[in-house]
Amino acid sequence: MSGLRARQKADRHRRIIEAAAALFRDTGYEGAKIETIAAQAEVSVGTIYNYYQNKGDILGAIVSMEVHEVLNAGQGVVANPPANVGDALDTLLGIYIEHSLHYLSKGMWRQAMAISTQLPDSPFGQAYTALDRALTEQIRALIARLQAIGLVRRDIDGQALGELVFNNMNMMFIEFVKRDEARIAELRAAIRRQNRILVAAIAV
Amino acid sequence: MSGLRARQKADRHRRIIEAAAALFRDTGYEGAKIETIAAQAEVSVGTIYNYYQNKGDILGAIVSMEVHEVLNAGQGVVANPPANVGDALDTLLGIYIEHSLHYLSKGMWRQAMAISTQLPDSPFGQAYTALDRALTEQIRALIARLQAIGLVRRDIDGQALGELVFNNMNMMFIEFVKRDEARIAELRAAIRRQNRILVAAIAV
DNA sequence: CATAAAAACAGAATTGACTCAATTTTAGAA
DNA sequence: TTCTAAAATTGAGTCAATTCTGTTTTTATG
Repeated sequence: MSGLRARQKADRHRRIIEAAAALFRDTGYEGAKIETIAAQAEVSVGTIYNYYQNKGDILGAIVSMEVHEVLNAGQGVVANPPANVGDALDTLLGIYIEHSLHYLSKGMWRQAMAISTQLPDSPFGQAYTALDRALTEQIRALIARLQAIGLVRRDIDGQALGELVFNNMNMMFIEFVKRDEARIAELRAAIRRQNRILVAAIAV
Repeated sequence: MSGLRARQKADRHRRIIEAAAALFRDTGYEGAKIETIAAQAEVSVGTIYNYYQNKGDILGAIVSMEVHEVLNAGQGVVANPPANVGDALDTLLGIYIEHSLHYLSKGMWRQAMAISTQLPDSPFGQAYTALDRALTEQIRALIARLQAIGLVRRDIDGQALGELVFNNMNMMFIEFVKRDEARIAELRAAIRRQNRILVAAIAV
């Protein structure tokens, strides 16, 4: 059961994603018709719906790639954080933010976020929630690491702190993608300012 | 220019909102067809689009009512906060959360949030952002009040703190409406736990 | 090699949000 | 009252996502 059929399946998956990614970039998510994606990928409309439940799930596959890359990059910071609480947080969150517009435009992010709240039980919705959790977990891991090193007080509730930091960053990021003219540098500065309060509270 | 025409206009607005609210509740946002709303409100489909730009804006009108009510209720807490930082925050955020499912079901909230990120420049998108800002501002006002009373340190950045508290609550609320089985009591407890870190940092 | 069952495909048909040209209603002037 | 321009309403038509059903391709079996 892993011969021609499996090969064709993987190939079609790839062709659909590539066609969709190109079209989303060029014409925006709304502008990209399923019919066009199908033509570009050289499959029929019906086939696309055999591979993905709906248009949003196609976008979801692209988002997922992006976030996994970010998580990977974050590993390095957690393993070897800057020797200062504020810088450590800023470096990790900085990686998330700087990578964020690599494959995805703001418009695509808006769509992805919208779908994940609209249809939280769809494959994409569930995957997106899992990605959020993975990011929160990575921030929590960084805090644990800083506690182990002795840069953060041991009596701090690391779980709650991780959630607080992630939730704040995420909300700021949502507002960032909602405004086309918003700049990454300003976003990072605003988050640094907010985190300063926390850093003052938790640093040894 | 404020005779029959204005009266009819107000009446049609009301009928459309009432019909839509009832249908959104009964059949969910997606389940409610514009055609059905129109029939129920005894107007034509075209008329609905003369009053609202799109389906989302109808929902937006309902959300707006809800949030304004909440802001009103919040006034009381800001004017006369509990004599303890943790309780003061919990009371204000508690009002927001407890009121939230009064007119709107979780499904309606999901839609509203989705639309506001998807179309941030639509009338609804802008209104929603303004409501978020108003809530943030109210939290900031509470903190300023607590500083004035002498319960919160004067050297705390009230603006940044207000944003942090609101963003965290809002993100938690988003996760809350995404899971149908999530309970209000647990949401409030989780937020209290997160805020404990902040309270420890800012209380005099 | 046949061949039957399973899996995948194609594209026509359906559905529902939204638009638009034609018609009706209202306000105010003569 | 009668008339006209402006405002509002109407519902049939358009458009794009999604579904459905019959057909084709692949696999496994004798």
